[in-house]
Amino acid sequence: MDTIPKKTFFNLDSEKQQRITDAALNEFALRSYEEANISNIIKDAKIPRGSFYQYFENKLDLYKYVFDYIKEKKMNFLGNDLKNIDDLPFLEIFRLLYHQGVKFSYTYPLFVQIGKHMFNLKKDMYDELVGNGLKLAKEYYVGYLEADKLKGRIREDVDSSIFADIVIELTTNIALEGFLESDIDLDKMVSKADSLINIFKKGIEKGDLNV
Amino acid sequence: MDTIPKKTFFNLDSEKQQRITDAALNEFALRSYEEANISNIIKDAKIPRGSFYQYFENKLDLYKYVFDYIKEKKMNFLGNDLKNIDDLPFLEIFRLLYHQGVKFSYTYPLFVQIGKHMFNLKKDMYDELVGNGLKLAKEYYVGYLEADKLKGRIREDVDSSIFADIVIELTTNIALEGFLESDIDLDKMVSKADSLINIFKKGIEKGDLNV
DNA sequence: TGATAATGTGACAAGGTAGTCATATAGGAG
DNA sequence: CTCCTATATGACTACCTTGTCACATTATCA
Repeated sequence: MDTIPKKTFFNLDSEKQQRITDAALNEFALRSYEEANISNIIKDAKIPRGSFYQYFENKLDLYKYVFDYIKEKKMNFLGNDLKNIDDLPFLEIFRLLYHQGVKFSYTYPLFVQIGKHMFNLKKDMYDELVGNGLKLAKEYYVGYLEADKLKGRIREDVDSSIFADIVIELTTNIALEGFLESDIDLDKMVSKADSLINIFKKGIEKGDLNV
Repeated sequence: MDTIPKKTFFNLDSEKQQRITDAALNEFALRSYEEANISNIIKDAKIPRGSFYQYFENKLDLYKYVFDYIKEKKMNFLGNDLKNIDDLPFLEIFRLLYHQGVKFSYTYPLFVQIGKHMFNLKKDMYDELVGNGLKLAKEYYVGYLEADKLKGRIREDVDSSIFADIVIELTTNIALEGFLESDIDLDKMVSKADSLINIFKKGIEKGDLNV
């Protein structure tokens, strides 16, 4: 409850709030946190300099707000799909999440750009904002993988921690990469995900009996 | 042969060249291209401002020089191992490259930082500097994978292009991630790679006969 | 209506950066 | 030794950015 934005921001009529939010999203999509500059944002949002500092302490304050804004959008987007999961195998959960993740990126291309810049935050800030989320995701994945092992779905010699890392890496990065190309094809990305999952299932090697 | 540094730079005695190179490496490791600033570099290298502009056109010129410097170091590092490759399966080549890549990152931690910042270059610049290398790597991988398919080593339904993407993604990123943790353990990273390769070989699913 | 609090506003100070340029110095050729 | 060229140097210009602050405007409530 530190400073993230001052209450004055939320007192604004929603049109103005949105104008400012959009301007900030645009700026942080175009430039990294360090490069982003407030002058562009206030020009875009058509508010005077002084007003900006009435709504936000400084650039960090604004960035945290934007980060939370995106996080909430994503939660809403993924939330619904995570409800009716009975006892799917890990890779089917992954498929669901991946598909929804792709759709999310497709729906909010700006957020993809902002996400890309996030990798360049200074370590402290990255850890504060992103680190915990990734840690939770990994714990969730590892737990799920271990459970699947007990159910005899996954080979015992598969290292859950490493596989979880791979999965996280690919969901956070490859999905982003796909959206940097000029021709974004949703179906193609989804089918790519399916090929990927198939590789994870069976491996690439031919003619072996898995033990 | 544009501008990359002016010949005056190479006329300097090697101690001064190295001082400047080191200062630049440090700055680009600490800050992204856009954030990096020349004042820090000349202060570090203990050269006057005017001299800097006698050696380099501008920041971009310097950055390209640094990029080439790193590329050459890496080529030398990997080059030797790529010589005596007879007819190894793809994943064994990958294992070799991964192991050497890990050692390289371990040897030059500064380069890892610089590499991380590379993902935030503006698209044009990224494509110019990095894009072609990745394209070549992918072509090489895809060719190798297809050849292995013909030799009956890899299942026909594995999508070579997608698998190549995964492999590139993991080599460019996961390797970097490992080095951001405070406790760098070479053996641990190598054994992680081996687990990873094992997953790629057999997949994670239990009890199926691969066709 | 009048007073008090909240918010809007933009000029401004303080600080920092890139690249230039006039001048000083050193090096080399004849 | 002298002239000419290459290099060294740092003060300086032009520019940009952040955050502040005194003052203007609007809302709230008695």
